[in-house]
Amino acid sequence: MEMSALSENGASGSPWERKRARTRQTIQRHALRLFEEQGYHATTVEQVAAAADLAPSTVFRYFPTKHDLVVLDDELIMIRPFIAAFQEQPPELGVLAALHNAVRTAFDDTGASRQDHVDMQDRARLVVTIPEVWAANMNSLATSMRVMSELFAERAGRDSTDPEIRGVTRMLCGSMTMAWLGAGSGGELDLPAILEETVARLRTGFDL
Amino acid sequence: MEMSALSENGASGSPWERKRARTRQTIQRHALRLFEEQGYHATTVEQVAAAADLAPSTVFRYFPTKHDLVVLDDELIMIRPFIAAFQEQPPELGVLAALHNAVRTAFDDTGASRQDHVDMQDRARLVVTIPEVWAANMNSLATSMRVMSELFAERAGRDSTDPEIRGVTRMLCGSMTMAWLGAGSGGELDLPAILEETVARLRTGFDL
DNA sequence: CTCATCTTGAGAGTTCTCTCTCAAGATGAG
DNA sequence: CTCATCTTGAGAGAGAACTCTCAAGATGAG
Repeated sequence: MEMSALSENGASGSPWERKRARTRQTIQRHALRLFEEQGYHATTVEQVAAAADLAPSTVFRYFPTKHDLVVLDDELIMIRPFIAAFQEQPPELGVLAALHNAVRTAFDDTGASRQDHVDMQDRARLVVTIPEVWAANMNSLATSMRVMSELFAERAGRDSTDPEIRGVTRMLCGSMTMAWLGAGSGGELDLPAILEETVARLRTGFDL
Repeated sequence: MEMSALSENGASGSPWERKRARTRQTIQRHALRLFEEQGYHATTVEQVAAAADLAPSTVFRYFPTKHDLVVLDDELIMIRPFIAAFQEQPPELGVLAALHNAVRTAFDDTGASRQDHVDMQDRARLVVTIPEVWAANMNSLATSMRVMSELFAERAGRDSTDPEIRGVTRMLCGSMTMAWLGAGSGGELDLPAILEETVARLRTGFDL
């Protein structure tokens, strides 16, 4: 029954696991495509099932709610590489200096799987075009902010409730969120570039 | 049939209109209370109707969808006073200086109706605790950002697509949005204070 | 090939949102 | 008081999300 306790992670497990993973992915891809084409509400789970050539009940087996078809599995997946890069910065660097470096490095690594990253980007992009889905990711956003506050606080040797710490976090996450939101309504989305500019502005401010 | 074309606005119209307005408000109040107490999904329209001592069909007559029970009627209602204050600033002031003044004045006026303002605040506060509702206000947020970009661009004599203009707008709106979001998960919400601090930081940046 | 295991399909059923209609009730105008 | 106008209740019903179950099908292990 437990022949493959060794290979637990996604890439390859028992044959059943892999089949499940593949099916799950297929369903989700079709769902996202349909949501994009027709809108979230206008798309029924039945349609998704039909597109994936499955029965509706099967879709519900994989995704308990329609909602889950589009929520990111891992709350912190968006910022995890960035967190790592930030923590690797030499401790003598200030928060904003470390931030600056982290941003540069976090977007250079080829990452674990490029395809996953692209998929994630696609989904992230879609998130913003579907209000219902965006809402679902608000929790994720709040979590990210908490994590980042603590990261900054630690480096600055302050409490994570420090007004200044909270301020930077708010403006940083806020700026990125608004950029992301803006990408939904037309514009193209160069998150790394905006991130870099935001960090720069956090240090110097504007002169307008 | 049209005896009172003179008094068109909300305060007092034909007796029927006033009754309608009152009923509408009653329903909405009960709905928001229940949503807050039990959560949005856990609350059925039937419960709302019962609380307001009305038939479900009547509730649907006033609010075509459950959703509408909580969406803000006016997209720009949150920032309208601020917009006015900003535009009234002398033209020789820079964007950030005008912003600074506008913020101070916009929150001093007693406003048209204090009660309305409080109601609005309550609803705004509730918005953030109900993801489904938050989503509904994303459009409003995008609109606000567009309006503000144009406001800033005009004063700066630049295009509203200018990177710097976009940058300030993002960081300003983003900061406020994150503050609002944060208020949902525990903290108290002193939006004016945070707004003032944000504007200050937009000029000076942080030194961390 | 055969068996044990896991996945799938089909369909009945529940709940909730939302629509529609019509008779009954409430209310202001004369 | 009476009438015209508007609001409400009750209920029937559609559509979709979601649950559950069991038989049938697919697949890897021996």
